[in-house]
Amino acid sequence: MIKIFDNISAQNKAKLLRILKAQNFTFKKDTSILSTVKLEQILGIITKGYAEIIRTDHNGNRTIIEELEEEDIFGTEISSLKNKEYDLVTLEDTEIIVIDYNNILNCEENNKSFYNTFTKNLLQIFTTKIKDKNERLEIITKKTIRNKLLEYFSIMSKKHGSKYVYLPFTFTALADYLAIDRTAMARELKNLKDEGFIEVKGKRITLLYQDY
Amino acid sequence: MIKIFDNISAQNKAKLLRILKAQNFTFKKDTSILSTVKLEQILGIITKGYAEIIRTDHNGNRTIIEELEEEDIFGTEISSLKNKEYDLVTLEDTEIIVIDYNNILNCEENNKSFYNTFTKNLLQIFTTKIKDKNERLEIITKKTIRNKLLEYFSIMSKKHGSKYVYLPFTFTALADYLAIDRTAMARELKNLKDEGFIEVKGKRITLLYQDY
DNA sequence: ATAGCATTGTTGCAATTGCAACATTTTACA
DNA sequence: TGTAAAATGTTGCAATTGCAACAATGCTAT
Repeated sequence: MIKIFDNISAQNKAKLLRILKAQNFTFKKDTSILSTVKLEQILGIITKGYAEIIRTDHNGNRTIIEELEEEDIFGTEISSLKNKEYDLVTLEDTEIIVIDYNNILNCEENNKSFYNTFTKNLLQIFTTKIKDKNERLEIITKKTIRNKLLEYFSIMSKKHGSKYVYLPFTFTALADYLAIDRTAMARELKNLKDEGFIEVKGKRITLLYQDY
Repeated sequence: MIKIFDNISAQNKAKLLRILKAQNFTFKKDTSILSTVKLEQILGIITKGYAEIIRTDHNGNRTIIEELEEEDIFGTEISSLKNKEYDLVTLEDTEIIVIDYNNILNCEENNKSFYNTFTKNLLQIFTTKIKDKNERLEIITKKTIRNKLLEYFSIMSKKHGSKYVYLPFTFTALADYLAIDRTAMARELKNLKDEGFIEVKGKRITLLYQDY
């Protein structure tokens, strides 16, 4: 997976950040970033540490929306952050860079090759984001829990060309991803097992029908 | 809304397309484009005419996924097209440009300002796509039809700062967008009306609660 | 090693939803 | 303008789902 500063030297990275008038922030562990950084069309980059975009609904249930590691990006234009339900919190001491989005789009330094590399990296990251969201929409728009699960398994198994699907997260998180109730999902998984469609062993699901 | 060739002169546009080794295709009205253009990481641009991305499910139900006008873009990396259920069909005589996606990312003509403008336009279009998809996910992940409708109305009314929401498409299309059954939606809209939350007159919905 | 917390599994039940079937209204266009 | 197609409205019913409540298991940090 491409990262935002790939193929840019440390020296050019420094120049780039100067040109884009990037601002640095440091946050202690377990701090809400949004309370300090006032959002208005910005792009953020995690330079050190670890953070998460968290959603807390009106019942107090917390869900992880996105995990952000070093060189991962976030922003008003590409993440769900505007809504009050969302927050960006650090899980370790974390350093971030904040860039006004318009400085990226209106930057006149077209002749600088590192700037060009930067926008192309951004383009590729955005492309991946769009693909991921299309994929999730594809799954989530199925009408029944059974069909959501089967579509998810199908996509995952095709991706790896295997009848084995390894869950990249917990079953609880899978229910969140599919936007369905966890216990209702567990029930449907049991049905699929009983009917011989799948086999589940820990986080490994085996597809017993041909679809990969 | 920004278009892909904005701020690029006709002359530079021609140069750009030569550099990117763009290919031209012409299609008669009501033609499937995917049968001619073999997909493998391409970006497509509609230069003349009108086309739609259509999904036909196994029951034969057809849904409009995206409408594509002049200067609109589509592609393997940004549209749902890989799946067999999807097709791209022309509704008029239509001309398109097809560019290998890698030619955009690996293009060495960094010094050409029109190339730079092109990638920035692309960046902005992608940004909008990501925002739209985040927005739809935000709505669609609500658990009940009522909450999906209210979230949709809330977002729309905040966008325009008004208690009036004008549906930009039919109610049938709204049900598709929300990924719910049309008649179940009609039932819930009636409930919302009866309970005094909204007023519906044609495609204009009036929010009778404070939320904008 | 273990206390405490997160994850997983299960089930009953009420509420929500999809679907079928149909009537009515609106729209598009020949 | 007339007509076919599309959109909208309605309702019964069965199936699906969310939710609450709980037990059991797994994981992690001190």
